[in-house]
Amino acid sequence: MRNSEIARVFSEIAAILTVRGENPFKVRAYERAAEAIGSLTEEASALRERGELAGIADIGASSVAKIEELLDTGRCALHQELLQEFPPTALEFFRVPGVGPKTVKLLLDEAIATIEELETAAQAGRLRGLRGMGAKTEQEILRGIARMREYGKRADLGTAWALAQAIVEALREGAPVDQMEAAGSLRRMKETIGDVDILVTSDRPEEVMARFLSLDLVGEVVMQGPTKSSVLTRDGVQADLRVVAPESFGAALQYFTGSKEHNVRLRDHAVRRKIKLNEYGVFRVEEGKEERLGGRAEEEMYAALGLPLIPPELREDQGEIEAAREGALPELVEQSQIRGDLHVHSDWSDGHEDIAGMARAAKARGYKYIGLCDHSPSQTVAGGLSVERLRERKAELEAARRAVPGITILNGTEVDIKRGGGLDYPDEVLAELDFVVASVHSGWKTERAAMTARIIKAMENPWVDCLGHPTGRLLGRREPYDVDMEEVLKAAARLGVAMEINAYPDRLDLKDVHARRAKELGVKVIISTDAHAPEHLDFIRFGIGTARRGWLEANDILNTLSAAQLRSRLRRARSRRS
DNA sequence: GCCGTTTTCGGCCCGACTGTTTTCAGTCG
Repeated sequence: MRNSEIARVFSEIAAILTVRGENPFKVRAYERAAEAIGSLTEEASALRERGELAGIADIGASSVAKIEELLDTGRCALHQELLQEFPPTALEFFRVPGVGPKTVKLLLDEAIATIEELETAAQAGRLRGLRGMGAKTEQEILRGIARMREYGKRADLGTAWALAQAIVEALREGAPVDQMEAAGSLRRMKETIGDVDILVTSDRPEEVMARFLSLDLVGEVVMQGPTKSSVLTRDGVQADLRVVAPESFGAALQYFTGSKEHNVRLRDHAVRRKIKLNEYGVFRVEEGKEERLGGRAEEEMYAALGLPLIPPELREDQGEIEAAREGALPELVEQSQIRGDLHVHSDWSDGHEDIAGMARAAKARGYKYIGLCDHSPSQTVAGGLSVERLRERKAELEAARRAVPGITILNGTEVDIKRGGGLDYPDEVLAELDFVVASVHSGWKTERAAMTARIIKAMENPWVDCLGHPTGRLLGRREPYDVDMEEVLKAAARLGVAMEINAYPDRLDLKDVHARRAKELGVKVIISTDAHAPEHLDFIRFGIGTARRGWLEANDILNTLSAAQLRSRLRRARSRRS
């Protein structure tokens, strides 16, 4: 049984226990266990074999027993027992905004067990007689169901980023704002974003609120108050605006950046030191009296606990607070350290710009090199280059080198990994190239062992420098293919093949936890945009975000090297494999 | 159910907004 399935069982246990009215801390323990399992970088079965399950934070003896039960039998007795008394269809209720455990209990007592039954009951006005429910709540539930169906999916990072930029720019121009910053999962650069959270300070908050609610991009006002308003934008993403006092801006930024898990852990840490943190500031609590220690800047929140500022991308309760305490936080890679983009397409395959145009765009961004990686012949729909066309491209590439001085253009390819693990160009052709990314673009449904073997076989080829978008996922559209990433990463370490973090916002693949595991295993990473047009080069920020979420530093990433260092590094790795 | 820089027992983050109330419960982040 896979980690995601185990995590789902724990989440469902937690959900049903809340409805039952169990001890909320016990419920929270199950939720935390689910989160811990879901964010493991290795399969639970492997950890179990090494006897390491018990060492995981938030997994106690009871959870270890349940995980082992699930691994052995595929079922968990408690989970099965709870499902006996709780219709599985009712788990969907939790996805309706505004419906929480108390409401779910109420509905089940009325023998309402599916979303459809809930909708029918609300439409018929049969909910308003229930305790605590009126006509407005009924309408709220109907709107929640509609919203869940229409906007149920989270926005990708690229969409959310653009939306936040638009809001920030509009408020900067048309409202009396002082400080302003996007917080939430966007600031943490999570791969998908539930809602965009903007914080501002202003001496005229009501004007800022009014301006926000009247923005063109607002589709529907969800709620409005003097300090907080929520809207649904026309593209279906929720955006929240909060106005806070200047002396609390840092506290609010810390609070609303999250994650919830990070903040819970941080507060726990604070309570032990008689310190209180909230969105207004940080306080020392002595004998019932509170002394304000700060809150204007985010650094003050951490400093009051004796900690350095923890970068937002690390705030996931994955050991960052302990690392901060020990002075062991990584020096995360920054965009300014990236010296080149090693996976860009030109109009020779499915790109929209010629070679010189891509080179100029890269140079304008301060890069020292680009890797021109057009597709190989199998990608007929993407204009994959035959061997002859690939060699013809070389002439235009040479011309571009002369036309755009000051940037090294690497003659590369994104070569297909074929079904059996062979490559789409013969070795002697690959040997002519400066840089080779190998990617899977076919046979998504290949079963796990075969897919793993296929990819590792391709990596054993002496000319392959990097594995492109290693799991092939397209966020919201295509699941990652079934591959044993742990085995792939171990092979990469053995063979000296780099792993790509594809910065395209619907890929972000390697994802954060796999990037972190790569680092642990000594595997080098290359952050690339897979640009098909000059403006796509700016996607690099999302790849950087993912790398930072994976705790990566500049020396974990090959495209922080100079062109000369990169070439010698690639040469050494190639000779190791041949 | 989990955990330990006061602990193996006794805690576990907390404030804003909404709706249904007439002082508060539920939900959310």
